[in-house]
Amino acid sequence: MSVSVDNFLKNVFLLTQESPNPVTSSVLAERLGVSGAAVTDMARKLGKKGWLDYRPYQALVLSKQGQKLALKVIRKHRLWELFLHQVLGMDLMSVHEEAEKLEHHTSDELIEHISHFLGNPDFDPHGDPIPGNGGEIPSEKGVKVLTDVGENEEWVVKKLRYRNSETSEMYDRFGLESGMTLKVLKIFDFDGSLEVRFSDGREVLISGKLAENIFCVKKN
Amino acid sequence: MSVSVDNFLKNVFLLTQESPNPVTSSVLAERLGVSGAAVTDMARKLGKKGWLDYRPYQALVLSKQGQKLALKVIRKHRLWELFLHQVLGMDLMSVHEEAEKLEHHTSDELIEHISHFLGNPDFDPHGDPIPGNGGEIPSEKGVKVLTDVGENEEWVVKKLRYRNSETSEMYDRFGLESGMTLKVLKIFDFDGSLEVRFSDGREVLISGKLAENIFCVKKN
DNA sequence: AAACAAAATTAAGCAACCTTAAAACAAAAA
DNA sequence: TTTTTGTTTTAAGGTTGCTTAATTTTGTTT
Repeated sequence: MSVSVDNFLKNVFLLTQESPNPVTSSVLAERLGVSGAAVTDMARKLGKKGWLDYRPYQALVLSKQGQKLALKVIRKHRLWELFLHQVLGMDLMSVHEEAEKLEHHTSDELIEHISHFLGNPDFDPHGDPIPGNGGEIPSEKGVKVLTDVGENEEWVVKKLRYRNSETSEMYDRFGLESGMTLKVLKIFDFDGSLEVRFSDGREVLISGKLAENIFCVKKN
Repeated sequence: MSVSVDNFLKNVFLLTQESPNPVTSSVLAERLGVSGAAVTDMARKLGKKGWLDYRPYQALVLSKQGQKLALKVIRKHRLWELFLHQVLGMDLMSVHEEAEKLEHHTSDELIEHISHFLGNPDFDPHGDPIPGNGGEIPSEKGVKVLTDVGENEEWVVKKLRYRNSETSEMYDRFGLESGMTLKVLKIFDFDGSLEVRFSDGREVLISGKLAENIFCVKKN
């Protein structure tokens, strides 16, 4: 599987997920930054491989096998992102383009080492679900990073990411734990910090950096 | 710089280092697993780029610039090897082929994060020197991993690698520290462990795995 | 149903990197 | 010095993944 094939399958999968519209040649070409002709070529090729149900002039639909391959690439991408950010302390911005390259050159063995090192996490630093080794997608119904929720909405903490001993200590201090309800009162653009009210009435200020590690689902 | 270019420069550099013989087309072709014609093609191309002093029928010699590029690739390779082995606990065998791929897809920024995470190490898990950010090669005159020294030779400990709290504890117990003299009395092939005598007369058994982290230079 | 616009496919071609086979060359042997 | 031997280069061609331009198909409009 070459880089191009990887990217083709991955992006057909993501487009399928992201919108209900059919994945057409032109949409995919736009996304991949290549010509329509290149997409047609590749689609025919992958059709022959059995990874895609290719019929001229029809929308692009991955086969079961194609989906599996796409999920493997996505798994690698998201684990790398999490790893680069959480372990090596790389900027969330840089992390994406770096993962974009590494995902294609990472053996299954290596990615399992990384997953294990991270404690087999379910979500990447953007809150996107990391497909499992067998292709299972962790449920993420309405999961958002705390930094992305709007003011004055009620959210339930879904997942706290433990980056190091200090994060756990901070969660402890705040009495923050999975399952509790909170409301973001104000977001300070200046430093990204958030004023939050817990259901027991306590109001605290959480740094943007810490908030990046708090995942929530909408209340009810 | 493509993968092929990377590999070309890297291997010219390594061959130059590894033996006093000139780096010929055929030797490099053999090493890269490509035809002689492919080497000539590439050599002419890199000559034009100024990375190689290319003259038909002459040995291949890197320019200053070419050396710098080669050293960057080698730095990436060796840091990845160390990282995969030391941090992710991957097998020394797997580590090489994995690094062989990653080295070409790692930004300068990422590799500095990795280097920093590892404490800017000087040697990879095979005991090979890791070129610095600016291309400086750590002196390795006669440095060997303890697992590679012969029986009944006297060696001075050059570097102890601290993989985790347990390794330091073990070094402590043995009273092992940089600068001390030791002699390997026997190597047990069965489990790779080594019977070692220190200069103060104590004799201890060191596991092969621990010994991989002990670097020595020949006494005198 | 005919015409048209938009989208997809085919056709031809390019660049990178490789191949094999033929030709050119260098160095050593006769 | 000429010949031989082995290496290096040149020549011609293949594959992959792309390009642009021309052509075909689809679906919609009239």
